Amino acid sequence: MAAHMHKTRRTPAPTIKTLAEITGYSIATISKALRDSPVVAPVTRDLIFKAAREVGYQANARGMALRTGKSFQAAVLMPVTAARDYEWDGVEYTQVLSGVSQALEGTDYRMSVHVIRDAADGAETARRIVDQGLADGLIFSGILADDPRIDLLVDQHFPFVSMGRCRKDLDYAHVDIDNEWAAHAATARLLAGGHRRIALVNPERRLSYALDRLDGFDRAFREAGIAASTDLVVEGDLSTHFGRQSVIALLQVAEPPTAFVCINESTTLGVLSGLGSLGRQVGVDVDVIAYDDINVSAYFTPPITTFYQPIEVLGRTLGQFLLKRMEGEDPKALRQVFRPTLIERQPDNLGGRLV
Amino acid sequence: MAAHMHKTRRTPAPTIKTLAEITGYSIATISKALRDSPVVAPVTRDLIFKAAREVGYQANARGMALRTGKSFQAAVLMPVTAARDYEWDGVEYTQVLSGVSQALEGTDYRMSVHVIRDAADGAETARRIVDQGLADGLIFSGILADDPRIDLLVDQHFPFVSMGRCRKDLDYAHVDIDNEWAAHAATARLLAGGHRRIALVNPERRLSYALDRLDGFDRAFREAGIAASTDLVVEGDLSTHFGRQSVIALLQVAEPPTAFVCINESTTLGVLSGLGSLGRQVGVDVDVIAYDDINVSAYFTPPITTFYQPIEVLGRTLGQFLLKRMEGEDPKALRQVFRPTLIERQPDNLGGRLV
DNA sequence: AAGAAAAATATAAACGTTTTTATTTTGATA
DNA sequence: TATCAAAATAAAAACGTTTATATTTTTCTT
Repeated sequence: MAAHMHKTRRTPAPTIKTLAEITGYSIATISKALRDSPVVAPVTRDLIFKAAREVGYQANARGMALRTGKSFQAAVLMPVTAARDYEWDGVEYTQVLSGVSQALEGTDYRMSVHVIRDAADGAETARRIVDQGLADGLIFSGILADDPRIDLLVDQHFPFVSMGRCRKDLDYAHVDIDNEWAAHAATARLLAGGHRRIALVNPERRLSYALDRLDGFDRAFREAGIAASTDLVVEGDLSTHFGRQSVIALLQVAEPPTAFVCINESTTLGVLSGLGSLGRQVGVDVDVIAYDDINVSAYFTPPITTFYQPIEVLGRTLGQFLLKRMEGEDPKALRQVFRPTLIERQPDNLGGRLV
Repeated sequence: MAAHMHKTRRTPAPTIKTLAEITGYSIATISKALRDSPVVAPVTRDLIFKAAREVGYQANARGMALRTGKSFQAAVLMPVTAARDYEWDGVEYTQVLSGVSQALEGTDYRMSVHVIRDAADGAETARRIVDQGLADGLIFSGILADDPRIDLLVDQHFPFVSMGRCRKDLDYAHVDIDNEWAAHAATARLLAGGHRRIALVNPERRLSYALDRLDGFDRAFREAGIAASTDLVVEGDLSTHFGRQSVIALLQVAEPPTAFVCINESTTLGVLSGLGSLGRQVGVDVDVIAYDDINVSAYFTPPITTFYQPIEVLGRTLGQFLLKRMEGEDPKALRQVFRPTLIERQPDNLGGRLV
């Protein structure tokens, strides 16, 4: 590193004013030129761009923000369940953030993350973001069957995209997983494998997708003409601890389940742990089908059948949709429901003993 | 909800000017009063605060930002390894974000997250954050033995806190885990259990803490007067896939390891998966000691001995340190190295057969 | 009670943009 | 070549703060 290469370049960053001095045009013309306004002559536009490039001009986000009232922030509400003892939970959110961030790349928007502890906290945070103009758009998940955030944002015409759908008939941009379909497919597969007593490890019922999954579960039984084992549906947070406790409780009932349909990786790990400590072998004594969005099920011992949907893809779509929403696009056009792909790692008929 | 309760309150948010009109003071006095300047009389200060409370005044972040040149953003660099197929990796980062966010709560700072794909990307992003003033402070991890980000930020006097220490003797705020100690303790425990051929599943060597762990590993052997099994040290990314492949490769060498020291949960899961598919039983054929920061090891089958340090605590400390750094506190005072706690879930002597 | 010092408040400028309005320049028409 | 419309550019105001400087009011001294 040569001596002349002074590290602390204390030259203040060039502004629109700098460009005005260099080129001789007024700051108004500079501004318009940089924003590609048609009123400025092509020749001068090029001149100004050249100068901007030469001095390395970068629009000052704060100046723009103040003048336009925009924040150039895309906010994401990240749920962190206040589970006891720092439970492994919500880990898939890094993938969501990664996806959103990818979509935002190359735009003027930055991603700000707001950690929320529960639904009420989420609603309050959403309100603050809107009221204080902390962001120009919002992404959130953990959608309730009746979600106050959606009501608020639709009402205020604030751009947002939700990961999940509420049960109200409103127009809003969203991305979701076809949980009804997935739960149906998992249950139907187990029924076809000969299982009759099937447990559903489900999220709390106020969450919209808990209902979706219940619907799919019920439909599979109905279509098979078999009474649904609704007494084997358990509901709770999505922690590993919950998965483990559920198994231990469920295997104590009079007619215990021979199969489990699980909701996510962390709960599945708990279920497997519970089975292991009770001495039950997956694929021999009991079958487990999981839903997975971070590709971890392949590493469970033994590997289990999974519905897999990389959540980063959802994250990317969320980001793309939000950008469009912030540009005023009609939310009706911004909806996508993904169907996870089935990865069969077990026969799910107790090693052939059931069928 | 009554009809008079108009939802879209289109009253523009109150500004300092609004308060000036209400109270009759000038905007300068308002500003100073709100900032608790001593030059304004206590009586008027109270008057102004009362008015502010009444109209629900909230300082406009954009105005402040422009005037002060601050962004009120605390940036966090979140690594997302571009691992094949959306591998389960870096999941603990939600906990870090949660911790940082907790520390920031109640302050004027928001947390912005910048996803980085690799070390070079991280350095470039750091540079951009400094040059464009995208944030007032920076938090990052994945520290290299010689990390250009630390060099840059120290040089530019930009406030930051690193999660991890580089190998240069510089003054900077940091939080770290005592990896040398943990690796030493794990290795010593296995040696005491009778193991002689011990594998170390380690991160890439350019990462600072990979060296720390190697140091601890070597020291344990040296103190025991035994030749270190350095041929059993493998290095790679921290993915589950890597853990699995490592085991499969290591068990094929002439004198295979009887024990494994693992670096994180995701790699550990891969190691267990590899052992399982080779028919080796943990606690019987082989012992595994892991490091864990999201409390998941308890759910592995069988549960394994772990060094546990909830990473959310580190996150919180990172945030607290950054706040102090941004207020100009001396970085020398802002250092903390955590020692994880040992959770013994196995005897780690092959079920007693070794000792 | 006058004067000076101290305290309290006000005025004005500035941060870097965008946008409305005004002015100048160019080109076309007669 | 004078007139006018259109095109190009400039001037000025505004966004909501903070802060340097100026002014007014109060308090203290004598």
